[in-house]
Amino acid sequence: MLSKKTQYALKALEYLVAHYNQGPVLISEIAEKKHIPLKFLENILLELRHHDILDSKKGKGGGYMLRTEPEKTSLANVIRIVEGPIAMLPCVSLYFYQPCESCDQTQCRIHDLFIEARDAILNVLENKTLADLRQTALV
Amino acid sequence: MLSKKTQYALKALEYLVAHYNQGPVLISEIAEKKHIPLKFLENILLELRHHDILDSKKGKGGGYMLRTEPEKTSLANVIRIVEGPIAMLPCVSLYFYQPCESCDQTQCRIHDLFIEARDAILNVLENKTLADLRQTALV
DNA sequence: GGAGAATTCCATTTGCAAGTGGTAATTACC
DNA sequence: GGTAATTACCACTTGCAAATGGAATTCTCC
Repeated sequence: MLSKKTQYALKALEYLVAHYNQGPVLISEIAEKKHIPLKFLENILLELRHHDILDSKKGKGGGYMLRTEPEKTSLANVIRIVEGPIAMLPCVSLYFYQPCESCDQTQCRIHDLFIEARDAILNVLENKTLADLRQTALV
Repeated sequence: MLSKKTQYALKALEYLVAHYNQGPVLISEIAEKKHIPLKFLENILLELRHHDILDSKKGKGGGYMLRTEPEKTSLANVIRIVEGPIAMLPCVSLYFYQPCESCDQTQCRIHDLFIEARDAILNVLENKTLADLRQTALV
């Protein structure tokens, strides 16, 4: 499972996508609408800003907004920032690789299996962007 | 990422598969060969026994062994026992489903996306068994 | 330039996964 | 039936994710 932190990040981003190009959105508004603990959400949004996913403005009329068009940011990218590895094992992670002490990767079947699983996941998450979080208008 | 507990469980099972039908294997032997903290491994193997994946024998000559043929146990099954949900979000889990407070599932795009991711993962993990952990003999 | 509104930053608490220690129960063997 | 070997069980400690509290900083508007 994704951590709570990542789940909150995705929900917050969904909200910001829905309000894209409508000016800054208050943290408190996102927290209330998406049922996210306010102070925890502060930390998450700040981290996303430091990684150039979000932009913010202080003071009256301030708040958070997407830094670029929703199409530009993949879900895989967001998850790597907030969660860390997407792979299920450290030894098959592309961006957070750590070798196994107890096995020889050239022979390890666990390794092979979880590379397969990783690629199946990435095939979805690398090809979806924040734009895919936008709800279709009701008819 | 899978928890350490699950990673250890998979390694231990790999070892037990390699020694299938060769009598009980000591916890201490698995712990040493696979670099797993001994006492932690005890708990994990016990849990797998309670869920009928493993069998054990106490006293001299005792140890742990697979309860059934490796082909009978899917990796998805093992992970659900030790880790819990395989899905990345509670609201798309098949066995550990929990509804979202903050969204209407019939409209939520996050929901749809992570169902897709879940199915991609399950397509791998449901179709692999402990037998797939067995190393091919070197030539 | 002062007041209020918002993010930012830092420090602390809480809760659960990870890991440890010690003792009880069971079995095999002499 | 006694001893050694092994799993089973229970309670505790540690470390990190999750959540909270409060003060500092920045910005807008009058």
